[in-house]
Amino acid sequence: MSDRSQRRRDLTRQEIKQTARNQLVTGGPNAISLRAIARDMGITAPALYRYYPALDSLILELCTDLYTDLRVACEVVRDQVAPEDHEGRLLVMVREFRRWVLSHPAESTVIFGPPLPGVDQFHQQCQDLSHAGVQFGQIFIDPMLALYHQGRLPVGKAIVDAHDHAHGDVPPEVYTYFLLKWTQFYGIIMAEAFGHLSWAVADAEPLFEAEVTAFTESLIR
Amino acid sequence: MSDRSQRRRDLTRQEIKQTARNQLVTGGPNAISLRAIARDMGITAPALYRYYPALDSLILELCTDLYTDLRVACEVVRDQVAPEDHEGRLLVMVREFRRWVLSHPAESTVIFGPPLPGVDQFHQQCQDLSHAGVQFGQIFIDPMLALYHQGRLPVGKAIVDAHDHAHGDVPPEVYTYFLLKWTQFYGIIMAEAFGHLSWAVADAEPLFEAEVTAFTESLIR
DNA sequence: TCAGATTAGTGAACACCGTTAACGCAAGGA
DNA sequence: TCCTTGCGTTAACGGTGTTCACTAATCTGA
Repeated sequence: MSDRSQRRRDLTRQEIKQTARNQLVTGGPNAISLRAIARDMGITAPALYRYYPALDSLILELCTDLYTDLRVACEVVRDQVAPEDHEGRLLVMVREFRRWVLSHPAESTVIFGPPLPGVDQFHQQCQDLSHAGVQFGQIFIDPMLALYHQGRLPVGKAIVDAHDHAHGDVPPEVYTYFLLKWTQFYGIIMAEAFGHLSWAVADAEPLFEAEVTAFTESLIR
Repeated sequence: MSDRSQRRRDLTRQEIKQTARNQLVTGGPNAISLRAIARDMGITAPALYRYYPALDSLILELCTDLYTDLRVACEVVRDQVAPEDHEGRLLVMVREFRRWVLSHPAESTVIFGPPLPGVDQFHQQCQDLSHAGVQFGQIFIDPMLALYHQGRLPVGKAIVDAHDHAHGDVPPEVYTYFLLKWTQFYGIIMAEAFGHLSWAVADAEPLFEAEVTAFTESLIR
């Protein structure tokens, strides 16, 4: 295959994913359909099989894009804070995390919700740092690690070990602390995004800010 | 309609829901299909429309059943602990919560995951105590309230108010504390159940127990 | 007991869906 | 120039939710 046609091929794959994402945004995860994608692109459905072997693999690749988008969004706000202000960098990233999720409910459903068919494989391929999901976690681990080296992280006992996994060079007590905080923020953000707080409060932002405050106040100064 | 045929009708509705749940368990949320339900029941698909106006409303009613099942499971283990041991009652319920979710992944996806079509309405009908989701929350609020009256709950500022919602008689600072703890446990349990910790740890139970320990140690004794 | 109304269930049909197969066409390289 | 490769087509299979017209059974009330 020539270089020219290869580039054209990649461009079409990009367009397919973009069309799929538009349908994801407008109609939710169930609205992603090969036939609708083909319709929007002005071609027929079987033509898409020249680019993806099945719908699942399309969604799988879409997952990577979404994770990357979210990570880049967090990195953008992070880089507006002084590099030595690790606490401040963490805060703006966590807030951007919530903001992105709430403003991208459909995309969040795909990457943070229960494993859809095809997405379940996604989470099982996270054994190296190149994985988009792991990279997203990494941008939160980095400042935590810096705070740890400054003696500001109130780490507890090392309960889980990261040596066998992607983040091999992170001290186990830091990794444990990270995962605990991670699941807490995951919980309050996803509970709100998935509508599981609507019966309790009209606006979940004060709750989220309380969680953020609890984190900052737990830091050793 | 006579009493006899009404009972027969309810029985059929029950059978429909049970068949749907079997398919949910074996094939995941996407495997619930009217035609498959009808096939399993030995009837044709349009016959189901005599009992439910659409598939969505079937799933909606299934949600209530699942929430009730989970609540009953928690109440069972709760009632094996002395009534005055509110801390112990909370602990066994939280552990049972996780156990139930991990052993019922498909059902948990439906009631704790992102709103499926038809389920989104479910969470918007939670304005009274009779709602199954609210009742599930209530069994956790009760012992927390008891601990509060004993002066053992390390409540912070009252950030959210429950007066306008279902749990009207709960002090706002208790309600705030409950929601914060609730989202934390929701986070660590659902992150594990949805596979979002598989890249980090092989077994998430130590993390969960660390969260539980952090809760008990935060209680005033 | 018997006519009428209500109910459960059926089969056909419509409009979708993912996916496969066989085929045509146009461009690229030898 | 030939011919291989890749892109796109149409047709088809089996699946889905849902609606409609119709039948058969059952229940109701006089």
